[in-house]
Amino acid sequence: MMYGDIPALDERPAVSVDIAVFSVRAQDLRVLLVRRAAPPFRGRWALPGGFVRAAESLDDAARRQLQDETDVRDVYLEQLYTFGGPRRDPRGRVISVAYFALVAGNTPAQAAASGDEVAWHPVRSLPELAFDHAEILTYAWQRLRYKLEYTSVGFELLPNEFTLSELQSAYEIVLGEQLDKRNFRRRILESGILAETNRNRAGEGQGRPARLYRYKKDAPTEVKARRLFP
Amino acid sequence: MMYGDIPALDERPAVSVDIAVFSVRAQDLRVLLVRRAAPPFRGRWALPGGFVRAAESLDDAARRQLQDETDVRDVYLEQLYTFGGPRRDPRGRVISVAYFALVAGNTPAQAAASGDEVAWHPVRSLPELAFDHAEILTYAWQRLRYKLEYTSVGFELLPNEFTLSELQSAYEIVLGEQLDKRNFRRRILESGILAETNRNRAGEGQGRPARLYRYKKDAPTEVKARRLFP
DNA sequence: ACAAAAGTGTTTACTATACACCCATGG
DNA sequence: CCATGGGTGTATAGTAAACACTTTTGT
Repeated sequence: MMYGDIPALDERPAVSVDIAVFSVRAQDLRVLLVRRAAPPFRGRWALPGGFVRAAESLDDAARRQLQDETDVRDVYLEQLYTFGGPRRDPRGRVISVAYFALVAGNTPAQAAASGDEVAWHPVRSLPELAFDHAEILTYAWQRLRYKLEYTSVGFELLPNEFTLSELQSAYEIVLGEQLDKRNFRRRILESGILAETNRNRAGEGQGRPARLYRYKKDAPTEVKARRLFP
Repeated sequence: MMYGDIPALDERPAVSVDIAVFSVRAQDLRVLLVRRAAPPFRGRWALPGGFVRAAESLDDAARRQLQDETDVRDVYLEQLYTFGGPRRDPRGRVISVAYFALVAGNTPAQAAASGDEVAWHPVRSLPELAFDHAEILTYAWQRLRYKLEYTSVGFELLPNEFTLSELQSAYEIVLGEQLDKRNFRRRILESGILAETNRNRAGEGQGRPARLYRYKKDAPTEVKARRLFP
């Protein structure tokens, strides 16, 4: 940033954050939405989010908005992309820094401060969304599939302790594809990012109880990628 | 973005774009910098950039700033990350949307509108930079290495027509690593993203003239990544 | 004819994939 | 004892990596 002085107040855009929070629940990949109580787009579903305050960082703003609006906290949060088209908000110029977040499937969400309606919607069948949030969500979902394949963020979709079958199921739901049980287990275990606990979980119904594992936090979050190109 | 009305003018941050333009020249990976003529950080080198205007998109702002300040145009441009720490600019709250750009090694850069000093600096030996631009550049450089390995953006570092040796050399310079000539050529050609011309280029010195190739624009820019994880 | 860079295949090691049965528990 | 989900190994195919010599041109 080089020239000209800092712009006059009336030439400055407003800056917001919007967060796409994903979670696997009820055998489905879902995203957290809030129904707008105020115009514009009153009554439509939207991503949780809001304006950035003068003294807070963008990450802090995202966490604060998420907690205030949906009572969701302790999420895995990652900046996604900044949407800045000049006409994306009818109230005026609003630049939105979009975030991408993952929470475990057992995380509850509820209307917080505002008392507004909050719900987990299946990403494969969404209502019409406010603003350009459909575009943001498409981008976020693509990023999720992508990151699942070359990093270990997938663990953020599960509680602290989980069985390998639960992990495999989460992967299958997000990727929309069946995986081979033996290959899946071998690769996950060989990667060395899981620690075996000495406890088992008895399943809901019948069957042999499954060993519980946890994710090693100190493990590298990004698998060393072999070169794909050239 | 859900609650509260759009913020009052005096609570809005300024929004800028900053661009890290890379290019391979003189057997070195270089980045385009501008020496600041005005405070803050007068005299220090900085990434080209500036404030976003009321009616332009972020991408448009980046292209405009690049052209105005350095007379560089027709670049490959991609949004990188948004830096929004509350104290990153001593003049007040400035949120910067950083961009990452690539140009061919023969692209000249010169002071444009402002008449300010502009130069290509080797990324492996940089002066102290203004603001948090060192951090932005570190991030951009990492992204460049990364994208070079799983997409075909590398061609943006070369002129329209190039020899396979020039291409290989660009890759080696960015990745900082020698590549095997036969494997390199085989993989690039098998990927089908190059079109052979029927012309050759006689080298500077001696040696057999090399066949010229061009990049097929309609080719997929992203190589289908095999799954890395799990 | 020689220096300098371009161009070209094959062998070997590794990694990914496909695939079927026994085990532990609860009812 | 049977139904349910948990857990395990091997053979084959495909991909990546290592490696050295011949060809074309300018001087």
